[in-house]
Amino acid sequence: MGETEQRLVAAAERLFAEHGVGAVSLRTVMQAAGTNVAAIHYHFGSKEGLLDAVLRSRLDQVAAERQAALPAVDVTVADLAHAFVRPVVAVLEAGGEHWIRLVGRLLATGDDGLATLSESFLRRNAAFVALLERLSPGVPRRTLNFRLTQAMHLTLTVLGDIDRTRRLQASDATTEEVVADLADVVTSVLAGPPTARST
Amino acid sequence: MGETEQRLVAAAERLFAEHGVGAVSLRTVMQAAGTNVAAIHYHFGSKEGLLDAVLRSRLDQVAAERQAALPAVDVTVADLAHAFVRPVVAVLEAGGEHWIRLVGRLLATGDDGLATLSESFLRRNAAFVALLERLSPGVPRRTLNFRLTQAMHLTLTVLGDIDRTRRLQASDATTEEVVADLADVVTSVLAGPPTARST
DNA sequence: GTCTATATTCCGATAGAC
DNA sequence: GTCTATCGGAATATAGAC
Repeated sequence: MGETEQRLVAAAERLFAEHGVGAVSLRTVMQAAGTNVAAIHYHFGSKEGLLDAVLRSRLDQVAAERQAALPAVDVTVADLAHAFVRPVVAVLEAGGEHWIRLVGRLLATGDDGLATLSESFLRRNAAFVALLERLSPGVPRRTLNFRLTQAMHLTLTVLGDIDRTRRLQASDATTEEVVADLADVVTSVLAGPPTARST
Repeated sequence: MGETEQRLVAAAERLFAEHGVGAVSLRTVMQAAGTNVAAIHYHFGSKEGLLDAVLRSRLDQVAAERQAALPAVDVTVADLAHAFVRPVVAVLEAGGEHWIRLVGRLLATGDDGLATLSESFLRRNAAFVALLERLSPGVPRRTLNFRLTQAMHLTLTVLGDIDRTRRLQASDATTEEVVADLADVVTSVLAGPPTARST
């Protein structure tokens, strides 16, 4: 990938994440990348092609992280929750906050490029559901899918904009503290309510 | 409020919720409402004015429901979770699904009209945090704020598009079943992870 | 108060020089 | 591969008749 393409993808990643895909014009992207409109069409064909390139740019990274985290999972729900959150944190630490925010945004709004996303994400969910199922005897598959979906949504939303999370918390928590809170909440969601556990 | 204004607000509520504020043009709204572009500018001044009118249209209803639900809360976390979810369900049953979806969308993306929203929502949060604090000795205020914020976000996202939730669940669950799953997850989030509870 | 018509700006996409 | 210039269309917003 040429240097111009990289600059365009980086600028689009940030702008799409901050303002939404529909609200960002190609002219804004090209200005931020220091090129012109024609370059975008030459390299990516269209606005949707640019979005696909942005999404694809870190999918491999996420897949590798998830693959590395999954085999270590064995016993408790907390372990499963950490294996679920940790790869996303790794992407965050690799400078992927804008990408996470964008993916979370697309997932929340159900707008565009969802076919590209589900291609790599939902396959991982199957593995997680299988592990979660062994830890949750008697809980319907429907409920487990629900819990995992909400956990994923939560993780992307929180890690995609940590400053916003801090603002909503009304705190000056460190990133590690926010991640700890997030891991706790994901653990809670995956484990189910306390009444069901004490039965 | 005249009949034309009501039709415009209803059409905008549905379209903004389904496609996002930025992706819906005033022309689309006026066509759905059976009027013309000028009427929107006459009644609401601008696109943002229309959005404000849409948000304000059900805020009173939500406030009344929350007010009615709060005093009944006393003991368990599950009770608190139900008091948290029930008013939103009431709005849903009153035909407010599109409104819920729109608010959840704005909250998730952090786009526009957040000042209008926080004005009525965040004040309620304070009352809930106070109740939650008594139920959670030793848990930092920051973590409680985090849990409540995520619970609210979850509730709006799920109830704002139940069909989408069903699709993500890969199930044909009834609305009551989805609400039950949601109440369980909210209870889990507010209660915190099981490890902290067994300490 | 509601309409038609229009002013103005900006969008995505393309053509063609270099 | 990267630029300038421009096309066709759609957006918000306004003007003015009724």
